[in-house]
Amino acid sequence: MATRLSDVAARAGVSVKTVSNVINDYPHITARTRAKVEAAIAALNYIPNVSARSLRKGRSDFIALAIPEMGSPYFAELGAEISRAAKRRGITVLIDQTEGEAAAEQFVLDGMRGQLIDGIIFSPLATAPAKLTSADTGKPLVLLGERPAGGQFDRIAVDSVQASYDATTHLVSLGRRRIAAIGVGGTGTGAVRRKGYRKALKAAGMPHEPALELAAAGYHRLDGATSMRELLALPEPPDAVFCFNDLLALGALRTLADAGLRVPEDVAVVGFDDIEDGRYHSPTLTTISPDKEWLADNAVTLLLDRIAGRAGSTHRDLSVPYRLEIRESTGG
Amino acid sequence: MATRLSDVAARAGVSVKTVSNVINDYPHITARTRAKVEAAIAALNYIPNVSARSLRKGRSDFIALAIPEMGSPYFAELGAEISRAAKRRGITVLIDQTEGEAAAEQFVLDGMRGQLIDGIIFSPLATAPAKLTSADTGKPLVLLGERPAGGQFDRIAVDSVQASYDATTHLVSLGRRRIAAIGVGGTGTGAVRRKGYRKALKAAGMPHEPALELAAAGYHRLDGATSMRELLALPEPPDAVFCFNDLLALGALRTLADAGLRVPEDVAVVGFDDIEDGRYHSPTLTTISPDKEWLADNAVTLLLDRIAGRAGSTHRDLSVPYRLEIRESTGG
DNA sequence: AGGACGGTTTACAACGTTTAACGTGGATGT
DNA sequence: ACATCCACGTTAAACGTTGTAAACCGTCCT
Repeated sequence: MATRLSDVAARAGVSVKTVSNVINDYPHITARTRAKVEAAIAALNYIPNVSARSLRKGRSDFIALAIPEMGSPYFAELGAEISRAAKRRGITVLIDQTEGEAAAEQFVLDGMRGQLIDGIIFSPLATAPAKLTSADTGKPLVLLGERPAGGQFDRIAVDSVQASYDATTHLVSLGRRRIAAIGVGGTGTGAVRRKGYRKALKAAGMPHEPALELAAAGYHRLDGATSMRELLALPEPPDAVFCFNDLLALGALRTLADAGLRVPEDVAVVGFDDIEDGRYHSPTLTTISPDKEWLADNAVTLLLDRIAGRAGSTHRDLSVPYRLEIRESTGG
Repeated sequence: MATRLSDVAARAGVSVKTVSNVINDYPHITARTRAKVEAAIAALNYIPNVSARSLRKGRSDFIALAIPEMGSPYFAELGAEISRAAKRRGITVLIDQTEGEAAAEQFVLDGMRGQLIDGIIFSPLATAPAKLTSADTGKPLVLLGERPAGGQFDRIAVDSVQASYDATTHLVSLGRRRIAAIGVGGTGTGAVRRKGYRKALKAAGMPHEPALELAAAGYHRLDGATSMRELLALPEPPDAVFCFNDLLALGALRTLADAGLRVPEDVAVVGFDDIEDGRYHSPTLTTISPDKEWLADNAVTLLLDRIAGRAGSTHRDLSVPYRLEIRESTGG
């Protein structure tokens, strides 16, 4: 059914090896031969068999992207960018949803899809990168996100401390005095962004109040809405909220709207990620906007370099450019 | 580096084939042998090589999902559901972004990833399904969306005519008299939903006005915002809008907010898809809510049936259950 | 005791590709 | 006339797995 290399060879009147040479851009081939072969390839609609090729070469030109959930806009947008960046280089991306479960993350790493995958871009949620050993995978790995790579892997992330500092300082500069934070946690994103948040408060001579620092079960709209309700129930509710991602912020905005409070007059809100929803919400959402295209492009480049062995032995740690996008939710 | 079947066989003291038999649940194996082999597999952390297996079997347990863009919430959510449904059956999903370009769609179909893919779930945008021949792929294909399958393929979609009829009728029942539509088009979704829209108007004894039927370049927020501005510029602006998807609706809501109009008092808005954003927007968005989990599950089942040859020669056409979710944007 | 039988295991080839090692005939340059 | 390079061809051997068919082994039957 499917046409093979030998079919092409027969039609072009050359050997199998020559066809293979043409396909793999072997340098010493006459234009005439190449033309014949290419004509045969086109006529027969030949497409190389990926399985056979990767079995033989040990390379597949497939990479994996492991993210918590593709239904979440930030990861969906990131996944789209990474797919695009990879396609530009002739690479196919396989997306794995880990649902933030340690087992699923481990499965992806262990399995590596049965040698099919050349490498992986991994956004860990449950697994601490420090616990990863390169022996776990045997294949190149690029880490995304706040958790430190421990010098074992390449990593690429926004400088969350600085970005959170910027976001909080922006609220301070608006004259806000009770600035809450939603999404605080002990590890990973929740810890790093809290650090920047507290640093900014301290720089402004303001104490950080435990009551104003709320953890979130997840980083979804629902969690943001719930946390915001808790904040509004306080004796002294905040006049500003820094949410550690946009979904939390959108949830918080929802609660504020339900409560009949005005944004930004009564409460100013800042998010993090700059997902498209925030740009169209009423009010539009002030947020930290990382350059996702840059991130995607560099993540893919980093990984491919390592796959090709072009990268040295030292592991790189890249910082994603970002901007504070001031919009309506802080009076932009 | 990677452990192979022969390594496991050596350690277990059996032949390679026996190990293969254990892995593939070949029935005639003594408990003792099976135990030995399984111990060896566990000890060596053996994972089958996907390339070799699929080269030999002609099956890979990979399916492709081709969608216009995964950054779009509806497709992101759908992709997430389909991934989940496939994983439950031990199948891996490979997602292809076609960006709505005919070339990219054709590439996915033609290529089928070089025989790696067992079948494809395809949401066409540029390619008319009628133009597809099964010879194009040689592999099973399940179509998603409004465009008719021409009896050549399995297809699964919401009954868009009926759903649009319901949505429009809901607006009529609120007493609205100038009901606009955004997203109208000559083919596919834009045509089918217009049909239901017009049918509802007719049933209510209302004429359809060309000025109130707006096309949209894409189905994104930006297009919705632009179209809404056009509608507001009319001598007699509408008092209700049916947007052919939620993104258009969210864009329209943005324009209405900018114009200082109240929703639903001045203008009522209905969307289509029930993406999560709409549930948290202010106001929350009334919309047609298809059962995405049902859709995903059945799409995967349909495809796997055909791959396994379990499906008959007649092609099935499934209708996705949906509900009209009445929320704030129509005064819910 | 010899043979048939059924369940269990194994040897071997094949899937389509690339790589390696060599070979060959022609064109080119001296 | 001879070495050199080029552009291919030939053949064989992998890559890791599974299908086919045949070999093995103990048991039961006659």
